Amino acid sequence: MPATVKVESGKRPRRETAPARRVPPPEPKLGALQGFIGFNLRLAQDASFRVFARKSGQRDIMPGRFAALMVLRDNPNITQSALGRAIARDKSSVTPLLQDLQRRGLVKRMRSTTDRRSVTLTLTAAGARVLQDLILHAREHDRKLDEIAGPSKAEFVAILRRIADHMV
Amino acid sequence: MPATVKVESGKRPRRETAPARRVPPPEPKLGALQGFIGFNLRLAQDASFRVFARKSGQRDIMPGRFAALMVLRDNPNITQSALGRAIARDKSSVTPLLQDLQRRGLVKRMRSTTDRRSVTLTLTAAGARVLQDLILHAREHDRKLDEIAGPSKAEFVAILRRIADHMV
DNA sequence: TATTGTTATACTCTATAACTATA
DNA sequence: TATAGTTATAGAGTATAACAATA
Repeated sequence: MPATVKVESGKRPRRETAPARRVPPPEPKLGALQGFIGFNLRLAQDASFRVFARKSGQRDIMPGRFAALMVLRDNPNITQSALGRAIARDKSSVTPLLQDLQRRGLVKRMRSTTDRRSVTLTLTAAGARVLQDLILHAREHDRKLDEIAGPSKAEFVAILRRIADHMV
Repeated sequence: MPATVKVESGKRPRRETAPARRVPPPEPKLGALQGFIGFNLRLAQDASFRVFARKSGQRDIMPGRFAALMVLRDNPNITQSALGRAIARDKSSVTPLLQDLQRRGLVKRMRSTTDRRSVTLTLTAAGARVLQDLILHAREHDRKLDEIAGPSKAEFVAILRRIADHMV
């Protein structure tokens, strides 16, 4: 095997341009990826999630918890299964979520009197207070999103909903 | 403490309606949650992701891998760090991702000759073929999304991009 | 000193399957 | 038989921090 051939070896011609101070390689092109709705959806959701989590981080409540609390507020005495359907999560994912919220004292769980298999969920007073605070935070968060969406917001949200409803 | 009082006890009036066959409780209302862009973003992304993964599941390439392959195709000889920036992931997340793609024989990694810290990434022929197949799948997937978005697609995507760019 | 990539590690979120207790 | 909830378990995806090699 021949040693690596040095192409264009020998004295180099003097550079015509500046000393070529280590040009940082151009950032990658996203190319065709940019045209895919799916890809953009991922980036946007990711960005939104990070910001929400970072800002509400002190309260240590992630978007998923927030959504659950909201559903509980608007649907007192809902069961775990129904909650799972509302937030699109399996019941086995709902259990630890609620255990966490209960441990924090935000949710009360009681056996349903009419169907003893079911658990009846309600916000505690503390839960309502925390949620109130989170709503302020979420509004602030969404205000920024609203700004970005501009006058097309309604249509934008409508499309998101259609995607959520019709894709699966 | 008095025993539970049975309100309306005694003989019940005959039902006027049908035997009230265990009415399934009404599905929960999403309430104010429906107004939040963030929440809808999450549901939409989730739905889109699931469908993409399910359909491309045979190929066992998730959206994240697909995005990485696309970036590699459009940016031959990119480094791992640059890839990470493109897909918005930390370098420590990029390493195992690429190890996986390499193990599958889809990507070739070589030490850069000009900066021996860096790794230079290229798609293999097999990688290009798999990607080609995935692109067809992604197009099909996105075709459905396009349909849902309708004529507002351009504006919809523009908003998603602005969210991804301006939220963080 | 700063950056590239790797590793060790840990955490979150999620689901499937098997189980129980009811219905 | 079917459903509500729990548990055991596993897997994907991610990040932080510390590190070695190199710039």
